[in-house]
Amino acid sequence: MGRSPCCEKAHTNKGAWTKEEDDRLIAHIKAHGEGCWRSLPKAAGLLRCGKSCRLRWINYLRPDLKRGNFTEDEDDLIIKLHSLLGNKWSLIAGRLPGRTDNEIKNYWNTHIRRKLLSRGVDPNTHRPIVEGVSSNITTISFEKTQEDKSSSEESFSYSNPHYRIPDLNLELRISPPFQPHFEPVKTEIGLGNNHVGDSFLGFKKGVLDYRTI
DNA sequence: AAGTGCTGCAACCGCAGTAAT
DNA sequence: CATTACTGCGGTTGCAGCACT
Repeated sequence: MGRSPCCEKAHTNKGAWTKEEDDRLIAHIKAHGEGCWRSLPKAAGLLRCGKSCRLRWINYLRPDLKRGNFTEDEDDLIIKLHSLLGNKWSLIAGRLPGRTDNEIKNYWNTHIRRKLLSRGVDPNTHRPIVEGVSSNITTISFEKTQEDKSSSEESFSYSNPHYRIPDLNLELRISPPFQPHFEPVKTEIGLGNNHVGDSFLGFKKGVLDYRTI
């Protein structure tokens, strides 16, 4: 059983937003606040679907957006966060005030990806690109292999499919939302033996507190 | 000036997660 | 519990603007 479309597509505009549409959307959200995107277009007198309105507001019209070029610091932070989180653009955006996930995603694909490649770094794995190697690696497995079980130490080889990246040693701990006078019970997601620094990217002691993301 | 290719970015699409019924 | 409705996310596309020939 399929889902019904999010809006009546036959009667909605598509493509670039006009100044008038922007003004209507801004005025409506200023008056009524965000939320209930599905009913917003009708209430605001817009011939757009709710998703489109939400996207336009979040990515372009929000007053707290920081437009303009990314700084070197932001570049570095994005690279570090991407190496930690992967393509979790919304999480990365959460660490960069005034930036949106869409903006960061675009920036990554157009600038940073190229920058890393020019430095000889694979933007997907954040590892140095070695001639004739990247095409051989297709899978990273966290499962213990037979070789792992028989020998804990294994010499490095890109062509060895059982090789496990030695420095990929992430620890993620998720704690419950903040509550006053509440003794948190930490849920740990272990990804191996962990020796995480005291403060990596602001995740203190390797604890990923999602309130700060 | 016209044609072509490239780049950057706004917007769309489809899916997953989750709340509501 | 099953179904429906809605929101949010990530991947992808389309197009305007620019550089180059």
